[in-house]
Amino acid sequence: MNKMNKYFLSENNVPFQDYFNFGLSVDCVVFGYVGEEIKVLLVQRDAEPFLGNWALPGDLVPLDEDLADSASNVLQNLTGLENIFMEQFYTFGAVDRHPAGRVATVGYYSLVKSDNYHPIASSWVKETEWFSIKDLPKLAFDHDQILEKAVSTLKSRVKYRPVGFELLPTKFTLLELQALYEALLDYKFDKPNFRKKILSMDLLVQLDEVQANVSHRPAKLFQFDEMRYIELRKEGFAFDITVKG
Amino acid sequence: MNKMNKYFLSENNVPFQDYFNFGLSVDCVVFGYVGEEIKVLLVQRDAEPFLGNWALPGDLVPLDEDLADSASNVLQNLTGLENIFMEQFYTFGAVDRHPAGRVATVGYYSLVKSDNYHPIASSWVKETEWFSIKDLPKLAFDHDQILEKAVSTLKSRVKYRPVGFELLPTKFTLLELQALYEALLDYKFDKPNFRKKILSMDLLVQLDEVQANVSHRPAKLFQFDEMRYIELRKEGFAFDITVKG
DNA sequence: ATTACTTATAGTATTTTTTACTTTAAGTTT
DNA sequence: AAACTTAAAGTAAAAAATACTATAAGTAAT
Repeated sequence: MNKMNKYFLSENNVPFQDYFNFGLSVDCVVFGYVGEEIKVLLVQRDAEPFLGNWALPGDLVPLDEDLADSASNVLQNLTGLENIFMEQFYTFGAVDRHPAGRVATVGYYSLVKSDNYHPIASSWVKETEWFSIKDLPKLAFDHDQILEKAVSTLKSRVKYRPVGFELLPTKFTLLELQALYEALLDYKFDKPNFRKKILSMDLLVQLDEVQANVSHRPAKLFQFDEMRYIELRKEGFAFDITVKG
Repeated sequence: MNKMNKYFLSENNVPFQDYFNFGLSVDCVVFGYVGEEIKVLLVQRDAEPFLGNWALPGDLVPLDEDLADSASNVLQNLTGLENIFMEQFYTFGAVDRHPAGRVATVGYYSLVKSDNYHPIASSWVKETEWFSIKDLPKLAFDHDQILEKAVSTLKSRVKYRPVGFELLPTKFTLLELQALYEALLDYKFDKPNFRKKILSMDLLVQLDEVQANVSHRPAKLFQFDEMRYIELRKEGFAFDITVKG
């Protein structure tokens, strides 16, 4: 690190190097949707500090790794999945948030389809488990706070971006979509009107397939059309499923 | 920092201390509104690197200072203002973004009322100046990218939160408010309809005062009612001035 | 097979909101 | 007092959201 000191000096008589003792970490909030409930993937720590406690999957960022790369690397190490929707939501930097030193952590969240997701416990993780966001254990570090922020971010973003589809299987029925949005927004929709609203957006492709193994009239299956969404956005379309207070 | 090493070891044979050589900085994007244009406050650097270049006001975070405190401290040092709306928007962590070492930076933005704002150049700043966001110089570091993200964040948040009022003087006319939103959203509103929409939200208090020194019928002055907004939010009210594509 | 039952899906009518536009009011300047 | 400028209120048409009804298409039991 001999490129330090070449440039500027601190104004407070603090030696320049003293500013370079931060640790930087990423914490990933992985959301899933199972059994009509929004779930989050937690890991049980097999290392100090907070040994045995549940925590968000996260780790320190190596000095030579980009932040965004680090987030997907951590997630991949823990889940084996690549190329999934992943977004930064907030950075936490309280002085005493980490017992091993001054560590600022950058929060990322991702939405995964439960039909092709299988978590794998990595080296310092004892176990992984999906928890309903309505029934969470006490978490290590300030992860309660981080998770809470992730949930509120998700709940507000989901109104203005079609991210909800990321949580469903590739093929889904309109009622499944409705149930997901009802879980996300904590609001009951009218079935025919929800159908109309979604279909009028012209974001779904109707498949030549229907539900299987149901003891009633099977519903048609749909698929989200990402390309169509990108096209519509260029034309000024704004996804919106805001609900009245 | 002898509380390090007490706990866990890296999994990649990287010594634990090597994770603790990050610098952390904050960069502030201060928005103002002058002459019907959205402006941003930039500072001219009087230190290496990028000596003489325009940059966002920002600085390294001391190891014993909370992140959020640091943001307002930097802003206060540069502007003399306290207690203004300030919000984190994104963290930038590319490996080579800073020539003096590995520095991740957390972006904050604030909206200031031009009628009571007077920037003061601090120690390592040669000059400060308001630039229209439509006519910006090339900035130091990756500050172009940070500023661009701040602008897009502002433009999207302004639709769903009544933050626009922060940019206006305490007392303003409805046409001034309209002009501000037109600048922010790049959209022309119909005057009577904009009035109706805003007034129907019940967020403004009409004062017993009118415009002074205008050569036409003076408009009534209004004031944003923060308390009323907090109350309405509890009842489920959602601020929204989305415009059609 | 026929009937009962369940859920999907289409349709309709009412209400509310948005939009586009017109009119009137209230001040200043000549 | 007349002309001018902008504020502010009003109105009618169009569009969207909402609440509700009816029909269709399947499964399961009789």
